[in-house]
Amino acid sequence: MITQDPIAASCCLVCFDANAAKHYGSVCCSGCKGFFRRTVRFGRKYVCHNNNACPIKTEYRNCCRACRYTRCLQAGLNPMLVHSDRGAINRKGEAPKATPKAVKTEVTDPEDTYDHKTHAPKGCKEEYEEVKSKPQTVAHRSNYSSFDMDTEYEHWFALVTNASKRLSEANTLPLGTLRIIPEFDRKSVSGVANYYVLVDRLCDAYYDSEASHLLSSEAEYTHSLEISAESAFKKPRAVSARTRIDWPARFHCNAKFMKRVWCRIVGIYTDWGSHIPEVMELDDRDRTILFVERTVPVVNLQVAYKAVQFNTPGIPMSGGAYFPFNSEEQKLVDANITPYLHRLVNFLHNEFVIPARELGLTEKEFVVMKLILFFSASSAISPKGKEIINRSRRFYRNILCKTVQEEFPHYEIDETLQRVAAIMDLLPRIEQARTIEDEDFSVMTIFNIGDMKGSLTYDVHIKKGVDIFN
Amino acid sequence: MITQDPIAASCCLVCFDANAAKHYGSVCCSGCKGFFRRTVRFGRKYVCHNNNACPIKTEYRNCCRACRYTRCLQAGLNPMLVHSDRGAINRKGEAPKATPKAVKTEVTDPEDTYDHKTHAPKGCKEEYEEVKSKPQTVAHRSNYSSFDMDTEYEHWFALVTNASKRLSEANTLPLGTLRIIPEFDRKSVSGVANYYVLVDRLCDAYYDSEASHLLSSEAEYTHSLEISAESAFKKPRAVSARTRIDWPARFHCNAKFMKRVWCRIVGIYTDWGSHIPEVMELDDRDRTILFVERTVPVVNLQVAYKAVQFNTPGIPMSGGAYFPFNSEEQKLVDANITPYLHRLVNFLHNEFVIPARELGLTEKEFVVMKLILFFSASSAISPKGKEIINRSRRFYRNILCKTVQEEFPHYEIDETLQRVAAIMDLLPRIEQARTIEDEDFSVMTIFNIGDMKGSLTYDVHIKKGVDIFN
DNA sequence: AGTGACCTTTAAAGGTCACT
DNA sequence: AGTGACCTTTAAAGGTCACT
Repeated sequence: MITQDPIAASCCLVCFDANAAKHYGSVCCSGCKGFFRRTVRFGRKYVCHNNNACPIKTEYRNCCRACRYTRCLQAGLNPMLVHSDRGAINRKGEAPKATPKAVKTEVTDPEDTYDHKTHAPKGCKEEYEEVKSKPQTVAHRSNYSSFDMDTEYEHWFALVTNASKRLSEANTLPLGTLRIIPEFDRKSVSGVANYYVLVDRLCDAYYDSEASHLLSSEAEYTHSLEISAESAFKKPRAVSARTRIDWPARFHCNAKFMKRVWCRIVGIYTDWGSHIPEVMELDDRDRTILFVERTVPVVNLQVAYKAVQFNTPGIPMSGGAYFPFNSEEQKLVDANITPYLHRLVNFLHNEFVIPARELGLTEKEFVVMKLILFFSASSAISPKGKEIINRSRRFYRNILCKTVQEEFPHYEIDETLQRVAAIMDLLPRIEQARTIEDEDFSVMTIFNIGDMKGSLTYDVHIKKGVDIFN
Repeated sequence: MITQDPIAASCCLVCFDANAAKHYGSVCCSGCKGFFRRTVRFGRKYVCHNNNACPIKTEYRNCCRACRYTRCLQAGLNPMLVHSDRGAINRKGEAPKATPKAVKTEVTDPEDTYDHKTHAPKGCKEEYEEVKSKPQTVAHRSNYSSFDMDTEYEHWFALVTNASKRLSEANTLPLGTLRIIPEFDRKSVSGVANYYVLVDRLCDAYYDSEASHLLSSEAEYTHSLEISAESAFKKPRAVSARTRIDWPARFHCNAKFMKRVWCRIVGIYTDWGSHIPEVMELDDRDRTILFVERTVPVVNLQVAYKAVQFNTPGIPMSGGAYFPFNSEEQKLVDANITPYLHRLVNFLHNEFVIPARELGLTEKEFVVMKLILFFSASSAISPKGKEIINRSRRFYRNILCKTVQEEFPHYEIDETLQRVAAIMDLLPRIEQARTIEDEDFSVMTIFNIGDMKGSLTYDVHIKKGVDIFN
């Protein structure tokens, strides 16, 4: 995979054990590694008797296997990377697709299977604080002429730590409430960037529905487009159940999948957005407008980056489906949707995927870039909201500059400047792609192609956040 | 472009050699693997002398290294996956190989293939010799993107000096033929930036008609919208006589002025474009498509910058007319055009004028920024044209980085980075403004509001360069 | 000096078995 | 039976050197 390890110095992201290494696409200790492999391999399913709220710490990580497994997924451990067995090695082009089977075996009585030792939680012993971390210190330069970064860090951190509480009260966006993201440096670029790397991994790994959003029946996979924009971004489950997102590309998208992938991707977009602390500063109306208005650009950036990350032969559309880049291959795709997707896909390929591959765009750079793209004030936003949005955009722009410096410390200043400019130069293309997508998706929405007719697609692709409250 | 599933592919995706395996995120043979690693590791630059069009096949994959490397990138080989040397262990104590700056790669003639005129690299720095601290991992250099600026300067200068001659022969774009722009440094950032500052000043100052494009009669001020896009950008005088442009804002625009200011501004846009040497590299068709497609963004950037430059109370529309920013003042404007201009003007005010004023955007920064905005390849452009456009965009992006460094030599690196990012961050807003303008100007075009109906407005605002030849 | 068939090393999989 | 410290295997890096 493309990522150089962004969190190499950190402890086990599941249980905070200090002896952690890279496993299954994330960082964990050998205990959690073995536990995760066995669980996936043997298809075990666990039930928590404590409301799925057991704290998982090194000393008592074995208290609850249900919660431990949930945390593994939340930490970004990827079941796809657990191979079924050694024999699956491909000799001649055979892909070793270790498809994670639906985990159905129930361990109905966990009390019998494991002797729960009484672990007295010793409060918050910060043993994992002693992780050997590189003496490589982040330079805190507070002498910006225009922007007080120290104040901004402080503000951002306060927002992050308050966000989950507020979300919890609202009881609408649970992903933010789970406090899954481990501690990070309070005032550092890598603290901010790592936070969003983890947010992305969490959103990708998390699922609470065993259904497949492509293949399950309507009854099994609950989703809908007939919902107001306001409700949709407050209660994303109404738009789409949280099925496995499954980005890697394996087969062509077709008309039957369109509505389903659209719903699922908007769902994951909402989950991502619920982790951005500045969003909580906005009032309800501004928040909804911003979410609606930025759906198309952010989602396009997301899927285009997944094509870079997984080196797929087309734009991945979740659930294993994709729309190919190759024009010959495009002729094989369902002719009902090709006219509405090929312009967008070709544009994203030429204007984002190819340059981003050449650039070697890193995961950290991507997550920060996504935030810059997101924070864009339309005319419908209130003056106060515009202020928050502009401040946030500037904050993440500065984080991007520093992320590039940290990721490429050996660069000459010229190289650093060029890289920052090259990354920023990807953003206008995403806005251009938006015009293409809106043109084509409006037609799908109006004529119900791919079952795309719905008030939510109407708000996103036609009204674009302008008059959604009228 | 090779877009097959790399896992399924059996042969080298670069040269089609049968012995291929997974390397650097794609599939290639050991030869291409080694070639790719050496190229990335040592930061080699190649120049193709065959128009970047050499076919790469197994038997003659060594014919052109420039094209071979391009194909490596196209096949999806990822430079990020080329790591550093293994701890820089030297068994023989041999001095590290000097890094060649640019390797001229030659040609299709196989006899020339290995005839390297080995000029001793004069300014060759032995940076890699000094391994300061052994245990510290030496981060790899990803030179994939460092751009050979020397070659680019040379190329650009040759184009500039040739351009006026060619323009003169065609006798269509006289501004470029007057040789008004004085000599400039051949190989310097300020040479390039100064050239474009002078181009802008020339275009603003030049006039060959004593008429006023707002107040003269139809007979005095010759202009027309009934002209094909192809002719319009070849013979701008047919669109608008070169009256005094007169940017400073003195009175409100009204419906009677709309067609006239539109024509005049498109005229000055064409004059500006005729000075860009890379445009002359494009074939006729690509040039026309590019001009049509980029009219709206470039013109919006232009008028928004004029508001910054002259600190006007609205967007200046030439001839002394403007559309105000202030919402109360907007109520005083001709109600026939306000609905089609206020959204655009408000957006440009908030998203460009205010931030650019805060930033203190300089004239040099602006002229270079305009070039980055201009060079954007749509799907209708030929592959060769796309290459020219992408190369130019990268060139001017680098010029922007250096311009900021030269304009603000006292800046800390952090400040320089932030400024470059902030300037680049204005570009997405111009693309967003485009959507607004096209929506509103289409309506004016179709319903002939402000006398805007015409084949040229139709091509620019509705067809947008996509099907202008049909 | 550059190439590429062939070899060595490493990161991250899979597997084992004394322990609970 | 499950755990996890420790071990083995493998895919894909890096490195070498006869050859042009």
